[in-house]
Amino acid sequence: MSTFRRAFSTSKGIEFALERTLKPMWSDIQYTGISLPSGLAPAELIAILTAVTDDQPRVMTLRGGEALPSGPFESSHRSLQSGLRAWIEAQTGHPVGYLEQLYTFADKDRDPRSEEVTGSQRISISYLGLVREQDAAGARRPTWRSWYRYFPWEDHRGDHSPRGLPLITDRLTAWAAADALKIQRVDYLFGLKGKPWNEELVLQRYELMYEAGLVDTPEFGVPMAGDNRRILATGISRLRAKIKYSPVVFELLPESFTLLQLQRTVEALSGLHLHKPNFRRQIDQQELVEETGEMSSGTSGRPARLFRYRPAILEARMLSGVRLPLSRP
Amino acid sequence: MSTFRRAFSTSKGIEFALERTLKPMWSDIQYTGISLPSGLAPAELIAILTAVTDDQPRVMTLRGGEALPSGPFESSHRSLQSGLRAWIEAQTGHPVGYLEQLYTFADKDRDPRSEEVTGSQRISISYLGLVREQDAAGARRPTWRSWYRYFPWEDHRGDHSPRGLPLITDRLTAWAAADALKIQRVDYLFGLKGKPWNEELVLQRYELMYEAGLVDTPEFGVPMAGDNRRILATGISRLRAKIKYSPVVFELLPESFTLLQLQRTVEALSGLHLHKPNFRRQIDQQELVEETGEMSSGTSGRPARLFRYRPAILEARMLSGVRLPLSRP
DNA sequence: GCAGAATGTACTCGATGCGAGTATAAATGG
DNA sequence: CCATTTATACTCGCATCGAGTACATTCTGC
Repeated sequence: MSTFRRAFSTSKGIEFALERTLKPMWSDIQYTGISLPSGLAPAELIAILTAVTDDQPRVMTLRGGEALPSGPFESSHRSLQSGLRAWIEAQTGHPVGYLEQLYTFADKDRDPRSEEVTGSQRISISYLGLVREQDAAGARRPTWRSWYRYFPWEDHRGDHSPRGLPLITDRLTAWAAADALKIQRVDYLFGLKGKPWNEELVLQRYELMYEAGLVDTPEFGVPMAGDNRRILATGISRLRAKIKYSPVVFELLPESFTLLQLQRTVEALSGLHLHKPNFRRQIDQQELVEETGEMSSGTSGRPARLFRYRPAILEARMLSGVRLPLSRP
Repeated sequence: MSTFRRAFSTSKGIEFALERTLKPMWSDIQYTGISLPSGLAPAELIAILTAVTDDQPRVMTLRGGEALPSGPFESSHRSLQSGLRAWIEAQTGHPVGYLEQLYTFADKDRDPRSEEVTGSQRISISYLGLVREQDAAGARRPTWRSWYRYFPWEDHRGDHSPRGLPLITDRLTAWAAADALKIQRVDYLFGLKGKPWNEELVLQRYELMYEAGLVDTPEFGVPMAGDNRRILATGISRLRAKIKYSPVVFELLPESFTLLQLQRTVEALSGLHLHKPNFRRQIDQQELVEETGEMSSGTSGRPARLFRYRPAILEARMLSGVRLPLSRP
């Protein structure tokens, strides 16, 4: 298990675009490898903790679903990741299966308080962490909210277009007006004019809506404090990209599971319908799982075989990746 | 141009695995969204600046090729990326076409000096930046070294196996001894026993060699100060992954170029031979470039058409990605 | 008990992408 | 003018994957 975790703490993922304006302010930094301890800045860690329950991808929130959990980084901590892991486990009472760094930012306009308090700029380091379903359920009273509460337009599993999406695209098209480049961005990001919907572009869609001034409309998803919603979008983008080529999904599932459970989890994360036969074919081919010999029970319909994840496959997967067979309803 | 840069500061890439031991040290952090300014840590920026000259991928170094350029992050800076961009441009005298955050770390054992000086832990944020060939040549006296000076085993362009690689794999195999998991890692990472060579796994290979105690052997590549060589490996991994699905290569090329120049640049970065007809087919299909109408001159052989990059394609590429047709010599 | 719903499982077909190989054309330099 | 270097076009075949169809098994409710 520790071997698995180690091997896959190395991975790919979507990056965070946060540079809104390019206003250079450096000038006097020495061109040298020696760093002077002149710049002291408080550092903060922000966690996007995700679990999947009731076919909904969820994120741990505070303050009535308005904020992501965060805490200061203290000098006694040995490393960022190990410190954050211990902290989360102490708080939720359950282990974090997977933890990955997302992005570090230090925008002055990010949190007005930081200037008032310290007079300097806060550095924030965001992390994505995965927690198993049953662990999340037994956790110590945090509030787990569905992703789609904040990004309703990202859930394309239903037979129809997500609620509010047509209105959003109307508004965006109106905003783009005659600007060809903006029109192209809208069409591409939201799958208009015959272009395919790309589920990974969560952050880019959110930023487009931000530019168009739509993110403060409660109708278009619940806002969060500060830029927490943007950070969440980053995490979703990263995870949606990641499940395609790395077996992180299994960090969200119980020890043994049915293939449909696995599929539903992937569908919840990606916000897409998957083609069942093809999904099973892929899982088969990649030899990611093995039968436990047990059968599922308690559900209606024909009982399914139970499977467990095969960490033994380890290296081979890193090459091939876990592919997702998509399908439109 | 600015549109291009903006759109592609959002992207995927390889992540940094640096957690060597899991020794939790946090305990008393408040479970709250409010951060107290109790943890103050100096922050440092580290840049991996890359250019390609003479078919060699190069990195800007200091102190005789022993260190990567770095500087403290100061509270007057507006944002990490904009500050770093300005700083680099001031130092090299030329614009940085592309700048992307790599990883943030805060290992206590990373730089012993930081403890002595400040008594607290340094946070280091690493960046990958790309500079055009001609710009790099005219830069203000920094030392541009080939990547393969530090990672000779990563250059697989020649007809033969890279120098030293057979010896390395021998040593690794001996180190793995009878441990099945270690053997699997060695075989997979170094393409032994019929497994394919995966050029993206630069960091993983380096870390394996680190574990096996081979990185201090000068025969196996030149060492760098501290963990700078590991940071460089991270950057190479990220860039090698990135050129496959994002048009960053063009940030390393002059305004107009021949298709062979483009291919040679990609080959330099990936350390692989590419199949020329297939390479051109891919470039064609993706409509990434357009003819300038000019022809190359001054080289032996038949003159080639000159091409320029087409930023107009912008969004379409984000979907398709830039694929690389590989080939073995 | 039986109908129907819900789930599980197997197979086929066709388009596409891509690795690999081959052939030909055009310019340079001795 | 011939060897060399570079450019460019075309073909073949395998693997992958989206999409569709068919069928099997068990539960629930009447």
